Amino acid sequence: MGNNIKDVASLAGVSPSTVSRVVANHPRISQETRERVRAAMKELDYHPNAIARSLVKKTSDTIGLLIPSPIDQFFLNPFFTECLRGITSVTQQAGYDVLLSTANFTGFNDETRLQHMLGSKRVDGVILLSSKIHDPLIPILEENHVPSVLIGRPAVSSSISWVNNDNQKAAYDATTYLLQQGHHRIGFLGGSQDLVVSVDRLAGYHAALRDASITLESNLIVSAEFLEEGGYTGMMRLMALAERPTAIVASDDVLGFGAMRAAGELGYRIPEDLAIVGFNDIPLAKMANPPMTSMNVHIDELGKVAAEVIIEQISQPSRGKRTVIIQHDLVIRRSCSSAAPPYFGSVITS
Amino acid sequence: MGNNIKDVASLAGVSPSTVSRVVANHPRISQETRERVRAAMKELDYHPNAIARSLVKKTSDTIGLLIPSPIDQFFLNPFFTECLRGITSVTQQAGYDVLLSTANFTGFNDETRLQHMLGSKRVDGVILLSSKIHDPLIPILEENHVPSVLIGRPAVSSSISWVNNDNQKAAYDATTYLLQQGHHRIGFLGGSQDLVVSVDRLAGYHAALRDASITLESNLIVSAEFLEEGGYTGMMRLMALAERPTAIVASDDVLGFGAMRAAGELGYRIPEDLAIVGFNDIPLAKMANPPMTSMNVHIDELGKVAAEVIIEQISQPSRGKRTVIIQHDLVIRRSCSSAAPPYFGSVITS
DNA sequence: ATGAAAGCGCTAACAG
DNA sequence: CTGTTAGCGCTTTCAT
Repeated sequence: MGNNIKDVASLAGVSPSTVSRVVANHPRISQETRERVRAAMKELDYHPNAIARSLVKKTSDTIGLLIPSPIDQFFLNPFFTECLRGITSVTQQAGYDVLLSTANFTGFNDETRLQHMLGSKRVDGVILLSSKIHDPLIPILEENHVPSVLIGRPAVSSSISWVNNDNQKAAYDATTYLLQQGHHRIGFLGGSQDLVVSVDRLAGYHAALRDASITLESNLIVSAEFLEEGGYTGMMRLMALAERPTAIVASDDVLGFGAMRAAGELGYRIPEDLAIVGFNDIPLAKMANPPMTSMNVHIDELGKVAAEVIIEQISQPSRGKRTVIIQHDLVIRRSCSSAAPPYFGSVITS
Repeated sequence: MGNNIKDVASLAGVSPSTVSRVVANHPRISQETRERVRAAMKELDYHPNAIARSLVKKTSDTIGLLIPSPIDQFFLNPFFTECLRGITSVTQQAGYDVLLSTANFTGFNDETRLQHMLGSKRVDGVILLSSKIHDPLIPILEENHVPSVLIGRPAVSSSISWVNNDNQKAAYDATTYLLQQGHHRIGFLGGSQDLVVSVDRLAGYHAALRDASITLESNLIVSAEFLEEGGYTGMMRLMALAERPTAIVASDDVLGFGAMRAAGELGYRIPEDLAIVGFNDIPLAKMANPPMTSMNVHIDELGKVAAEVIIEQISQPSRGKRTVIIQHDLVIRRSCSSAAPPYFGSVITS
């Protein structure tokens, strides 16, 4: 185990550089030495020290993932897993590992964590998960011009690459679907308003109502964290209104689950008394009861493309920034219409 | 950005070693130099190169997580997220980052990935997720005596630390609960039988029936992967039996969801026609319809303790192996009894 | 309290 | 095709 390149070299009777070349599959190595070195490596159970290699090559074959704090809470939303699944499916093929930035001594904030990760040279590029309206991380990435990509979009124009959905359009489409079903009192369960994604989805909801000439009612809009509990309490508020909504756009499936629970406890039947559309189409959406209509934003695809973009940025730093919009489509299930096919639902592509 | 310790040293008018000492908070540094160096670091936006540091200190402040392949599939089960949540909640406090081993060139198997991770010296210790009956990874860890901990238990006696539930007892308890409810035809939806956890849970089911003097019937036992689809098809098989079961122990919540879907499609009502107990108590279990009774094995706690153990092993390598059993308790919800309290359920601690 | 120097394990010119 | 040499940026004796 504790063997280094020198040990291998002397056992094989060659110089360290030759061993290095064999490891790197350098072409101009005689077949014979190659085999001798390989044998020595095997005998000593030699594994190259990636740290030493990193120090000289200045690459780590590792992609950093900055998880917004509070980390704990982030993991609670399946969004994360789906995203990570997409990311790893690509990194795996491309030979990159993934480093989660979680180290967090005394009061380290996201900024410090990011700078720590960048400065430490342990990653070749960084994927940022979700953006805030006033996001201090983006300027840091811009200044350092490290390969980086944001899942989401910057609130203000920026030089970094990003991969996102057209969240405004998606919310517009979801709301419009409910309008077409005959609803005109539609509640909106939104995420916290310092996230760009929340603002975009709310804007789409607004636009759809406006285009349908329906007056906005601030009572019908509540914001909460992307957690089940938030959906539950938000929904309780909405249903306590003098004139309750007959349909809900939940800007996250988890919020939708909370809403369904609240509705159930209040004795409303779904979809007979109340229609619900969720957002993200996490795997659980189809397992809800009734299966939940949800805007599929293809989270895994967001992750995949983000990984592809970052790898491209790493290998071709000269290429400028890229911005990618991932398609969305509404998956109709029984939380909106008892006529919908069970479980898998039917899909409306925009 | 591209500054190193020398740049800081010359700006501050000191030697590199002094800068190093300031960074490391070495006590014997005069207040004045300390401040001068700090100012220089700030001015140059200096961040220590963790790679270089790692090379000499032979520690990385990083914990490796080996995800069993196929990686993609692993992420599909919320078990992973819960586990990761527990792990990061501890590593975060302790100042460790987490490296996911995903790099997977042409046909790399788990063994190669593990050896790669260990040999590369990029991690101070390794957490292994889930163990197989014939697990080739455990011997590797033993030979290399790298700090390591297994979430699960080794199939054969081993020198590595592990954190696990008493899965046999847990399945025994789950099955016994159903027996007490008056069921005597109880089906078992198991995971793939090359996983230790699956074997243990099946053994617990066996033992409970034996203790109740009920003859085992191999028809009533089906194995599938820990995916919703597996639960669905497995359940379809069980319900097609001449004499169908009246209750199901699903050795994973996701299997339970699939079972509920199958039951629903076949027109059975839960719990009136059929009782279901799941395993793991993932957050989703309570959101199912009806909310699903589930054996809470405290996955996040598994992750937390695993992280604590690995950190202990790293800081005190002399300490021998540790084995920890995490408690389990059954959360009764309406998939077993319409009298159960909604959503959060009631808890039976063993 | 601070500096000089050696070295962690590897790669990459540059020779030959 | 292979060896020699000089670092990568940091820590750590050993001096002073």
